[in-house]
Amino acid sequence: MAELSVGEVAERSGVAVSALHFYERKGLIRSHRTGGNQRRFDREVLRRLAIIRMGQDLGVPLAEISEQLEMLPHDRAASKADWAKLSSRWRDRLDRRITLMTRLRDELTGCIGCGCLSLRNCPLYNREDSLAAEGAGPRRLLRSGRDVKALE
Amino acid sequence: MAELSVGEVAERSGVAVSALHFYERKGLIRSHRTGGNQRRFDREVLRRLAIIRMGQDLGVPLAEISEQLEMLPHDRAASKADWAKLSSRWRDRLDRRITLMTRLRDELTGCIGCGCLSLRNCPLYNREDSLAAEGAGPRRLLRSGRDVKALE
DNA sequence: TCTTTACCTCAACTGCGGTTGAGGTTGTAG
DNA sequence: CTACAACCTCAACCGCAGTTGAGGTAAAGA
Repeated sequence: MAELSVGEVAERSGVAVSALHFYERKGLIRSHRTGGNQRRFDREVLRRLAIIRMGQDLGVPLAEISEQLEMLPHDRAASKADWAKLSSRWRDRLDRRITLMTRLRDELTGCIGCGCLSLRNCPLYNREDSLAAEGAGPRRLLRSGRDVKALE
Repeated sequence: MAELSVGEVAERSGVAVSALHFYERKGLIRSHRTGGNQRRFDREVLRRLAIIRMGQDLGVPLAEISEQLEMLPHDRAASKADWAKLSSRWRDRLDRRITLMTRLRDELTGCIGCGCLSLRNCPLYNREDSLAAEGAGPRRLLRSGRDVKALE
């Protein structure tokens, strides 16, 4: 039972079979086939799926998750160090996002006290009103995907 | 200049004119018209747009953001207290999300040390492998939108 | 052996969150 | 008064992340 069928992967990962097909077409996961043309997955696919889910939870588009996964070796099985590198990249991303969200929450907390958004000096209000003036740079602080990337 | 044209709102909020039309069709914002059928927005719309953006950053679908906004009074202008109530709902949501993300980050940090995901006792690995067994409840910890709602 | 369940491909469809473009009107600056 | 920018509606289209269904094949249990 070293190899998993598509149904088994679906069950263990909680990802629908149709989504697994889809991910395979997009190159996010890989399988080989039995004599009867059925997919067989290496157990490693479960780790990849965990990474994919995590990325999606962070609002990262599949294309970009795919890029991250591309950095894993194709020739040999991913080593401990490979996964560690990938993990630390994700952790950094999470860290940045947590920082941004925490800042937003604190501003919002302040605003609850101040009658939120109604005052000229409310940080949220000011942000909103001056967004367009910030020019071509990354305008939306928490924007997911590309814009988070833009902050890197 | 108490009233803003659609272009002015777009510029001040950073939201495209087409998106403003779209939001109006969806009932997220409201305007009245000039004699020549052009939209005029109350400045309050900028606050609503700030809320909408915040929700989107949290991965909340527009339909649900709309529900939140529905709770603001239609008859009179929203009061300080109304905005405060809305703000504190959003802050709670942010809080929950920050908590979940922090937990995930900490697990991930642990995994970097342990050769991430490759060990049976890795929390991420275990979560992944037992997800399907959790039954019909909320399976994905950080899932946005509905599933976050399901955790409430 | 038979039958049922799981699997296969491919194309079409879904829902979300908008954007684009055509064809026409309004409003403001020179 | 004229030109030009900004506005209007409506329908069609986009990218993303899948799901659904038709029509057929494979494998496991009774």
